[in-house]
Amino acid sequence: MVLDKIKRLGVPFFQRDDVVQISKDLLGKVLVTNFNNIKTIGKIVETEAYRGPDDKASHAYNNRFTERTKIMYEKGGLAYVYLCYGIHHLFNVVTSKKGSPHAVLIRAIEPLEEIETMLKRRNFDQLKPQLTAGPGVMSKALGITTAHNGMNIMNSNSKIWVEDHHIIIKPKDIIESPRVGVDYAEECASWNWRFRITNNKWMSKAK
DNA sequence: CACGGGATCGTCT
DNA sequence: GACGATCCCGTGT
Repeated sequence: MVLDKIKRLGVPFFQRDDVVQISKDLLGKVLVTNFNNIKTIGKIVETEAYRGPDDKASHAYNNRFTERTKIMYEKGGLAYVYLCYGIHHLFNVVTSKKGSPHAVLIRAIEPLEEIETMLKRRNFDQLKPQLTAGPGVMSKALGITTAHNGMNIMNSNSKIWVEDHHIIIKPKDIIESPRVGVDYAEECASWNWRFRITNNKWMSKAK
């Protein structure tokens, strides 16, 4: 049966220690939300890695532990959703083992299914890359908000999950560049931890 | 197309 | 009290 080939990502994927590798591996995977029985689906085309304690761009730099960041210290496979600039809901997946505050920011998807629903959520009347290119607008198109912070996206009954459709992205087809909006992060600002699929028009433009 | 500023509020100091 | 892992719209070219 064809459906058997579509696998929801779980512990073996998210609880590895190398968040940079996980960020790259998420390219080509398929992000799904299912709210009100409507499944909006998109292929991940852009991610960023945030490596907790030693990464000045991470909310968990130097093991900073607050009400907001505590979820990053949980086991890999949980959602970390926070509000940015008072407006935008940014969706991350916590990775590694409990106690290791690593996370991947999902920055853009290529819309695949229920595009009408995504257009409606964004008040767009026609399909263009701006619909889902950028972490804030992607979340809006998928209906993700801070209400979903802490959700276990590996559970078979969760409303957010990631599937493996066996789309292979070769290393040479991955653009590695500095992360967006982290100029304050000193030497970490130059780390090439933003990952995009070469020649994909659905990734975000910013910088 | 590039740039500049305003929106808007939770989080941390 | 300041600012941010952003976005949108207006202006000018």
